[in-house]
Amino acid sequence: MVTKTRKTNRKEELRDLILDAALKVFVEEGLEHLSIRRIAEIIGYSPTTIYLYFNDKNHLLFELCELGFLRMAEMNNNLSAIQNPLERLHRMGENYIKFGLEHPAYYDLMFNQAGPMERLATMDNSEWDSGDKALAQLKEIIVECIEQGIIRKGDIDVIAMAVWGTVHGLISLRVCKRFDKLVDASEVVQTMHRSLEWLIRSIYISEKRKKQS
Amino acid sequence: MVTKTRKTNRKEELRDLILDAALKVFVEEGLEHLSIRRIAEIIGYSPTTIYLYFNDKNHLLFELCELGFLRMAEMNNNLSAIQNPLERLHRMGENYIKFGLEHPAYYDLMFNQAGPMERLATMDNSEWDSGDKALAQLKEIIVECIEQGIIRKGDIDVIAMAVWGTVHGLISLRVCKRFDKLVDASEVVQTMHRSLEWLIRSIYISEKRKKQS
DNA sequence: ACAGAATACTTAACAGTGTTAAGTATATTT
DNA sequence: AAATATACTTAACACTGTTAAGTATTCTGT
Repeated sequence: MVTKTRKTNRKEELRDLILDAALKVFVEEGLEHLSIRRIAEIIGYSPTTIYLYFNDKNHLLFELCELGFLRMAEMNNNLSAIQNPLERLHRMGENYIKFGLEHPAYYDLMFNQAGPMERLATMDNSEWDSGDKALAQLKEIIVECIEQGIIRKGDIDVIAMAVWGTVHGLISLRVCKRFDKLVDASEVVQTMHRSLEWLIRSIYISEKRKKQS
Repeated sequence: MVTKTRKTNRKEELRDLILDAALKVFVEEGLEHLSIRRIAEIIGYSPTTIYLYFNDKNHLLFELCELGFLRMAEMNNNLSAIQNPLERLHRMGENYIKFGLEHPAYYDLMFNQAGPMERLATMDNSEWDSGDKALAQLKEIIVECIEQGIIRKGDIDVIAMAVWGTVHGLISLRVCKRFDKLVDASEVVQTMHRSLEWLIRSIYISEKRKKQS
């Protein structure tokens, strides 16, 4: 029993070693340099060994995604302290943007690359747990905003998709370098933040407006 | 002179033949199957011939992008007829969504893939003409909305980025299959449209509200 | 008309990719 | 000690983008 546990641990250890090496490569050298052979070289094993721990490259990429979602979730630890749900929504968006800017490689993998989702599609049973959790948290805040009359009533799914869409769109365009030749490089980050702020202000129903209706 | 023109035409013809074949492959079989050798096979030339017409694959991808922007621009022919600039903005967003849903491969290439922008980065002089044009059109409409007091005053760049971000975010998440396991498949398209509608309604300043201030 | 040059294209190869079938030690179990 | 299971490797397949060198064919100038 002890032996088995040890063995399991060792297996897990190598698996983690692979993920660590993969992380290192795609963060430091970019996703295009993340190859099975490159990982193998770093950890000092043959390339085929990696296939003993992951079905294929997409499987590995998906697991990296999951790590990314963990890191992203950590960022939202600062949300519970914020009373006003719209402010909380704003902060959540800021966290999202911050994550995307600080970890562009992670972000690309989590939301742009096809690989991880192809893996998910083969696991035919499942839901997408990480995504589900993140979306649920967003919806919760939106519900609170509506209940408190801070934003206009509306379909939660619709509003959640719009809000997620906006912050994702901003970061995605940035990560995929679509702003580079269109927006002044020194201003693009600030403009992103102000765009989110603009959205939040646009959906806010002030006390004045409430009294009016 | 006539001879030279003929030759030029012929050269252009083969170039177009390459682009046509590339288009066919990446639309019908997906971007992951678009290889130089696959194109060569289709047009009946050797793979290296393609390098006589394009510097590298990114160059080819960029040219495909440009074709995509042409098609996208065509879609916006229906805008000039719309008087109300906010309605026009709404329609522009609808066109954008429609394009993304009808031509997901194009969209992926134009806004998600790294290749085309890497090509653009090497052409160190230039601006990104197609992107610039599209963004300018968007800004123009937003300016009109502000001038007519239909939406709140604000920095044009900020608002344009937010609006573009939103519609891009929606389509990008769809094209990259991030909605697949999160949103009911039969409702996702409708929800996208309603999300855009929600944004437009949120930024609209009604006559009532205007009178108040 | 003929030598030389430009044009348009091909062959063969390099270095890289994901992936798999088969083989090899080592350690564990019987 | 023999059989088995574990953990890993070797070698290969079928791809990828890309380039240097070679080959016909056509055009140009004398």
